[in-house]
Amino acid sequence: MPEGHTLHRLAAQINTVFAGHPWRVSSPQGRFIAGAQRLDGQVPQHAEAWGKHLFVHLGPEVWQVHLGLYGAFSFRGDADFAAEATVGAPRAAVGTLEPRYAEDGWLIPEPPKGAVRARVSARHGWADLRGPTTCAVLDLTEYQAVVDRLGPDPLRQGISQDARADAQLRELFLHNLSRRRISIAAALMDQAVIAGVGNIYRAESLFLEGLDPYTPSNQLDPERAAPLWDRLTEQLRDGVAEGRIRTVRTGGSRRHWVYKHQGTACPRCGTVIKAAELQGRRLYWCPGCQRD
DNA sequence: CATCGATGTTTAA
DNA sequence: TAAACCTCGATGC
Repeated sequence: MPEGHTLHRLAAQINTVFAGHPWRVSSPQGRFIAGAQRLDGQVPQHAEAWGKHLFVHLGPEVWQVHLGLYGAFSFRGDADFAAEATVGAPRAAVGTLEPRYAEDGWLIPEPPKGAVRARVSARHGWADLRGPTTCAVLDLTEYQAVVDRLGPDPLRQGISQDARADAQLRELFLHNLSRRRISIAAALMDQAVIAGVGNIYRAESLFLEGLDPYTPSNQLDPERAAPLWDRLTEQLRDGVAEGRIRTVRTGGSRRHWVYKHQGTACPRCGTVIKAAELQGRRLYWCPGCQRD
């Protein structure tokens, strides 16, 4: 699930469902006990995503979550909660249940299943967090330090309603590329170059832009790099809207152009799609279409 | 029931 | 470059 689109979606969902009211926080699994105690009973004011990080602000404290490779939130609640929590596409799955309420009017949650690192509860429902790489309570200095290490996030365009600020993000991306000698494929996975891109968006954006993944980042013509930023922006926004990554948008059942399609013919030029290991991750590309 | 792999990152060597 | 970490579903025997 988790490239940048997942986290931005999650931030929106948490804002809708939890922001502005005191919540209850626990760690059924037991590995976030101290943090949960600090967050419990506080009012989550605002959730935001920055690349693949989720931050929930509660006054001077910030809850930081990074889902890593397979971390996930699951939401469950009564009909009110489901109606509220269904942000955007219907598949923002909110499980519903036969509701039972405590004397204080709060929904009685189901017992946690499996390893639930953190459970956050509102009156009408709750969210369970499993398998995150990071689940921590930060102060504002620590929060700033995390954010400072991240490159521009295409999904943070449009936040300030300032077209010049958005243009600066793209310029920063071009600047970051110009200063790396690694391949463009490696650069896209470096969260200091651009934040929020993962293995699927890397493969799919380079394919659609016809870029050879092994081109050195600092040799990529800005005339080619700027459309790459725009392509990633479009793809990430589609992912937020739809709740899943689907870069092939021509109706059929195929979801990706090259990701996990190694050994089959490229739908565009017929060349056999390749896969190779690059810095511990699998890289997928079409040697026929991606030549510059 | 055991093993493997996954849309990720950090640390050690 | 490799291993470690975190969890769960798919696959294989």
